[in-house]
Amino acid sequence: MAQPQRREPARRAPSRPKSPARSPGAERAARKAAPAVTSESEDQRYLAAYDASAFERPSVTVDVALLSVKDDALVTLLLSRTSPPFRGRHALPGGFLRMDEPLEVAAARVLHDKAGLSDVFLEQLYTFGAVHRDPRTRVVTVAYYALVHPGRLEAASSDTTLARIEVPWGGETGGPVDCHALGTARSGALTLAFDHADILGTAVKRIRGKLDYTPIGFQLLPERFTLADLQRVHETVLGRPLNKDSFRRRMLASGQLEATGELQREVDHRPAELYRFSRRSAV
Amino acid sequence: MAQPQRREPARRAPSRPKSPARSPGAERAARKAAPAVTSESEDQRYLAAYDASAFERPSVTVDVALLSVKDDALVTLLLSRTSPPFRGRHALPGGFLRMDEPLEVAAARVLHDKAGLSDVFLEQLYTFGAVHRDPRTRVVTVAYYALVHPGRLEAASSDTTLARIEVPWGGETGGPVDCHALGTARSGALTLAFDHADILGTAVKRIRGKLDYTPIGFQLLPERFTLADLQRVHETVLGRPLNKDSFRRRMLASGQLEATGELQREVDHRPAELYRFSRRSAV
DNA sequence: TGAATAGTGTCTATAAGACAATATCCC
DNA sequence: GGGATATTGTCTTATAGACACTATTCA
Repeated sequence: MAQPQRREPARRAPSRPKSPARSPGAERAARKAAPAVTSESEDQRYLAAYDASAFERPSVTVDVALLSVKDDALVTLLLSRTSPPFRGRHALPGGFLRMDEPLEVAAARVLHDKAGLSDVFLEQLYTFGAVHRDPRTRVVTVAYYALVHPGRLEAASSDTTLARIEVPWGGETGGPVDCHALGTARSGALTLAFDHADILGTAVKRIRGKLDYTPIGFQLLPERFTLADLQRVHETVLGRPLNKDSFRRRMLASGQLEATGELQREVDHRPAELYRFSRRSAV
Repeated sequence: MAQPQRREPARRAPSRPKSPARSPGAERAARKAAPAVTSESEDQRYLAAYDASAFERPSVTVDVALLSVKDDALVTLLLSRTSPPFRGRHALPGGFLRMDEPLEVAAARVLHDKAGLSDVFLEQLYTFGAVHRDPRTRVVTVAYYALVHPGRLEAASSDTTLARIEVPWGGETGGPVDCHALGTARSGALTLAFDHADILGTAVKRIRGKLDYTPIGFQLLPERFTLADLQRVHETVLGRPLNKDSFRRRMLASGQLEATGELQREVDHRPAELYRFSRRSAV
């Protein structure tokens, strides 16, 4: 990849005050430090001489689109912003990338600190870097998506909001989604801060795509579940009904389900067998 | 996503000198500027008062894994590094993200400036952010992959190297790949700079996955091609032979191919019909 | 016994793999 | 004509959708 010495001129930000960008002179000085001959210790010497601050840099954050399925609806977890910009609007949990932590660790930290959730399935989604997605300064955000089963949401921080996700597009077309605060009846759609409606849309699109060929659904269910539970989760995520017979066959044939021998309880009809996902999915 | 005012302490980098990070005092001062009441102009005022430099930031770069298929081999385009670190090693074309350009534009620019290629299929791949992936300072890179048909590689800058990609894993397992300089006979594998072997591996994995459900193959072929050409490309990318009959049927049934009526020329056997990809792939 | 859902069996349509037969070009 | 690959057609097998039928629980 590209490295600082590749004489890319530091970009003067169009407006921000007190940016760390240096003058072209300082830039040249930083470059000059590069020795002309290769040797074992060259990297060491170069490293010491290198001035990491010679170039203007965007801020880097991570944002987490946490998805779950509750009462046959896709839901996500939002925080209400307490300061500008977009004060009062809802936003995904997110935070700055620290200089000494890997991206995925930052995503897990944010989920822990802002939502009170740990040990959650987490995967990188997409990186959003539109120039003005944050009105203050250039911010590139590495978005992650996370999946939890709804039971775990009870333990989430009290200052979070659960919102139902409404997907206004079919299949995997893509685009932003609409969110409605859960509980508060028929209320209008929430306007999310920044490009977070796009991030959520990208997350929905991604998980829809993955559902077909990965056993991702079990992240949205408790440890034991029935085939009907699993099908309902798939249908909720995909936003369309599935054929019961072939769904059963496909799932059982996938080799990723394990019958527990136990039966459902407390239902007013014939109880279904409980299944569990088996980890040996190394096909 | 996360914004600067979210009181995340600026991380003191373990070692880099002259970082733009401020003291906790400066940080507090930047925060203090946030007004306490919401109003229409609040964002404006906050914006003016906000000091974007109050937090230490990683560098952000883009790297492009350019893939092509030449003589039934997967190839990529590399540049030889002229300065440390990893001086003399080969690396993907890459460069800094400028403060005023979107990520994808940066990727296209890098491809244009460093490889001399324009109008290339380009898609975001993954963001790599291991803490020490660059020995000098924290660098987060947003990797893109690009596809071109080999004819266009002739026009690439003369200081680039074409390398054959050898995939040491099957299917879509993933992991780094090996590269061998093209032309230079049976030479040993190139050791790539940074984590670029991983980036290439991720690109191969991605395109293998996409090949099944997207008409991505045509990016690797000239405008007109035979079904046999297309199959060879698929086989090269996937690293395994495909059934000819069902490949033909699938491709023709996909509705994304358009017969041109023209026939192959200059072949010492029955000429095949030439096809073209049709843009109307809005299934 | 009836309501309700679970689970099985069968039939059909569609897609994939195998293979044979024929077509068309260059030498 | 012979070599080589293209293209079509048929047969077989696997998978998906549809639907009928039986099973089991609770009220």
